[in-house]
Amino acid sequence: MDSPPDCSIQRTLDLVGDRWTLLIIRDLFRGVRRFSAIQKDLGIAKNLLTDRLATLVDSEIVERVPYQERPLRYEYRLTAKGRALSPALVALMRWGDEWCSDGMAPTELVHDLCDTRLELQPWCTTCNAPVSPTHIASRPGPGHHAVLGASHV
Amino acid sequence: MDSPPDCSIQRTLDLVGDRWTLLIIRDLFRGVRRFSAIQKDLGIAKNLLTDRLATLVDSEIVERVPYQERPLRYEYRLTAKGRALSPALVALMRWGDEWCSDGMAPTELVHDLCDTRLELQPWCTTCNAPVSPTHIASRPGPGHHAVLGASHV
DNA sequence: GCGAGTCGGTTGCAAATCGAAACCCACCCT
DNA sequence: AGGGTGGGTTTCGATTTGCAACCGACTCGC
Repeated sequence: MDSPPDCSIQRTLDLVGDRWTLLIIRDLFRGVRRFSAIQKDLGIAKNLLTDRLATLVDSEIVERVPYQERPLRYEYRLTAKGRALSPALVALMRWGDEWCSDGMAPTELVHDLCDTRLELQPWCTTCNAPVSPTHIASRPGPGHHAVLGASHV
Repeated sequence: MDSPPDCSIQRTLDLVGDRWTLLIIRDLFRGVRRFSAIQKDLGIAKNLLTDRLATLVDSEIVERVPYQERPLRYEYRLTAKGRALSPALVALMRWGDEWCSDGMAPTELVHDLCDTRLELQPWCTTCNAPVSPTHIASRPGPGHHAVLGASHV
């Protein structure tokens, strides 16, 4: 009865849109990969962490790989699919820096060559140029089903 | 006793990181601005929508403006702070297009001048050039408190 | 001036989810 | 044998959710 939602944002949030999942993924990006390390870092309850990791493995965002045998122990690593969430995390982080920290960002992402704080820009690979918000349009894609009106802000 | 988290991603998710909030914001971007329209579009329970909109207004992501008097009725509009979430929503949408739709994106964002699908690139305003993931570094910002080890994927 | 409809909610309650703590088990170390 | 560690599972009370019913101000058709 449940069909997949007709909006990619919703599909994405169905996978990673709960209170903990994106924080877990952030930890994996930062190299915190073991069950107990993540659990301690986030303060998440163990049963929830078990559950979230299982669904992440299930949706192939994360894989569970042994880091030692005897005793057999596993750690969790981002797959390509998981690493592809990087721009989303960067965008959320930049927004928090800009709007939730009074100009006092706890950590900044910078361009290592010139030490400038990074912005995140929509980029047109054809024009090879950044695209301003006023030049963003939307159109039905190949998986389009229903028609929804669209409008600007 | 609760101090604000030391990570901008977490601060951001504290404001917009629940199952519904980003979907509400997406609707506002699309021009769906009235209580009943959002409620019907998302299928969210009315009490939750009331609650989410109130906290969004509270955190100044959204403002409540009258669109008619007699009877007095309000609609919800994104503030500058709310509109600044656009890159994050674009990033989440692009990820869903890429990884959750089998190449069948229901809707695509394109550059209106050349009709190319948009990518989201970290951009260096000093070099005026895109920054590849291998050239992203992080450093403590002005609001830095505690030291945490960082590492790569 | 009466009934029906619309909009933007509030209230009440059952069901699902969460959080904290206790427990578990295979293994290692000494 | 005893203690520690890693990665969990179980249990249970508290919180949050989803659904439906209700509400109040107002408009419209008649």
